[in-house]
Amino acid sequence: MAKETIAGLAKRLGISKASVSYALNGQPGVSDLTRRRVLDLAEELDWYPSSSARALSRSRAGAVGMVLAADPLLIGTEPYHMGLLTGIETALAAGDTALMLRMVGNDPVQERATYERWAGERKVDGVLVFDHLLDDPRPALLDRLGLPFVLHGAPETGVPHTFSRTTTDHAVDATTIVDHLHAAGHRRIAHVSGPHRFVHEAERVQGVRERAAHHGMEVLPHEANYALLAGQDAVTALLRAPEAPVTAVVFGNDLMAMGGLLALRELGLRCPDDVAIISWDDSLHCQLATPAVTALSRNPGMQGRVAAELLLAVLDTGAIRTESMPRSELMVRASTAPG
Amino acid sequence: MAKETIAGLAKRLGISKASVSYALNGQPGVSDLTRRRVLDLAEELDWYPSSSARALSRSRAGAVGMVLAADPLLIGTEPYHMGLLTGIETALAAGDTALMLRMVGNDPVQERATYERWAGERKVDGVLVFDHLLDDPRPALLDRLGLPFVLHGAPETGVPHTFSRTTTDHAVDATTIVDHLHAAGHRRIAHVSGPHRFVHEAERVQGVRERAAHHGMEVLPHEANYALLAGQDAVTALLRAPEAPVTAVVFGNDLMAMGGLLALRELGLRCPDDVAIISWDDSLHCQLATPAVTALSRNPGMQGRVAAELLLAVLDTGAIRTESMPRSELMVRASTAPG
DNA sequence: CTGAAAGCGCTTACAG
DNA sequence: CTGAAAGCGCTTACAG
Repeated sequence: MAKETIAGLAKRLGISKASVSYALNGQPGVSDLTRRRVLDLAEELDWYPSSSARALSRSRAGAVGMVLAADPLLIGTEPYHMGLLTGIETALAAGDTALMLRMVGNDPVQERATYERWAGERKVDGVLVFDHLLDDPRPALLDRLGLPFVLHGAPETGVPHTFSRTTTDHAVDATTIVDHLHAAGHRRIAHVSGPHRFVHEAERVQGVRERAAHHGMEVLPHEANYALLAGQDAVTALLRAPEAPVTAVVFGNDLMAMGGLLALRELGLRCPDDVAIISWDDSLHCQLATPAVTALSRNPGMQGRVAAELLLAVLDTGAIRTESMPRSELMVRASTAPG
Repeated sequence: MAKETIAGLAKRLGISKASVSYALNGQPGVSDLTRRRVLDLAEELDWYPSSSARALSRSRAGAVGMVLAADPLLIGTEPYHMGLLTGIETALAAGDTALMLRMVGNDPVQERATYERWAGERKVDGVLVFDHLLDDPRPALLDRLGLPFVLHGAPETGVPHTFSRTTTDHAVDATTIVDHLHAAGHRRIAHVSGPHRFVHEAERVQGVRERAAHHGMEVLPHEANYALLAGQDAVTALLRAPEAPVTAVVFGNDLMAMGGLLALRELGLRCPDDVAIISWDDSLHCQLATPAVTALSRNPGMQGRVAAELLLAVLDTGAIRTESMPRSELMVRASTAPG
């Protein structure tokens, strides 16, 4: 069977292509009866308009893009990304928009090349961008390319918003975490963060420092890279240090927290009796660990949904908007239970 | 700046659109000099041909689709899917093909509706299909739709191959697992599998049964649904049973194995001393558990790559091909260490 | 409310 | 090797 086209439908019904098009797209310009006949026939033939023809004549791709630029090793093990992706896809499906996915290891150059190409080819109508960087070149690039975007997880601080974004108040999260540790009696803690080039990590570091200062607590910062091994090494280094050891460690993600737990075990230290630990990301790993690890649940699925819905709205209206993420929730578990 | 088009490039260079097109696509019909000038100008202008115009005139979308039809709860926690996705995307990127991703909960009807729509809209040139089912309606549907596909993870048994697929020899995997347990002295084991409507689960169940029979071992089969809780319930039910308890349990995935471990702990049974456990899927969960869980590593990244490359080849040649998956590897850990 | 026609931006026979 | 033209399958002013 040859592929049916809009011309074929028009001929079968004895009307013009224009009428078929109007009927299909809910446009005025056709009688209700005609519209019904068109829709019924399309249904009966299992026919859908060609997406490329439609994209070409409308100058809209009907798809948005997303570049996952993360270490392939991390991406498989960190459940955060899959949750985010699920939320995004759910929102896009509801908005009848396709998701184009590209994975490019941890390579900023390839990420930018992908945007240039997508923009040039008019392959997507907009993109979702992750992990705001210090001096992030991407907003300017995307503006120059004329490619609409939403930056997910930008800080809440008062930079003028020249682009659309979702924000998280990391100071609030830091307060939640530090207050919890303070209440449990900790006065000297370590903070094993992700790379400071991520704006959200810089904000977290500052948030932890300030809130700790507020309580008169001391903080040892330690920059790491989100890998299990990095968390392990950090704890080994921190607790070997000559100064008085810390009694609690905050980890920037669940993998590093797992690494930290392993390191404590190797060092012969008990958790939480000797050292308490807490993760800035919740996951099944935290729940299954022994002891189960207290974690800040950020609900990646919801975050993805909000970001995708914002992008759809931006594409629809052309407006620049900011959307705040829902508040995180601290899941208190054994790893910080009062000894 | 108005979007540049092929007509614009032609005018700038004083040649015809056809020459520009030939030059861009590496077709014969232009002098080397002309080709160089075209490519240089495109590079200089950061120009790429419109994907929708190209798709329309070539009648090829330049994209393949993938419907992830799994429980959203599982998908976030099971690392298998993300690994698969990474492998697929890597291969597609190398083949200059875009990936269209759709997630549809555990809903076969929505999955099929997505294929019908993609085929009708000519949105993708082919699809990757997962989890072969008993009496799977999808191959016939896709054939009827004229949508090329690769079925990933079909059984190796000698059904005539009327479509392209990647196969895994589950009998070999079953042998690996059962032999390992037999060597450790187990004579009565349980097999907590995923749903038997999945062909690969049916094959695994049969494989385990046959290999166990070969060794004169006894197997208690137990069908479950891949969830943590299912593994937990299965172990609780199995070890409460009046008959002589089993000394080892084989789980269909890592989550159920984790659930099983929790159940053992609740029952006051030691692993591996009282009951050994083994997972049919490896992951960080298995590595981090206490005790670490012996698991069959299936290398999802490699599987994804092979499947995607096969699909690209199928699209290219139109041939029907079968590709075998590389052999799985047993990661022996403490959960089956001889007591 | 309906029809004939131009246009979206490419590719590809076909003549020269 | 190059150019003029038709065609891919839609959408959308514009006349009637």
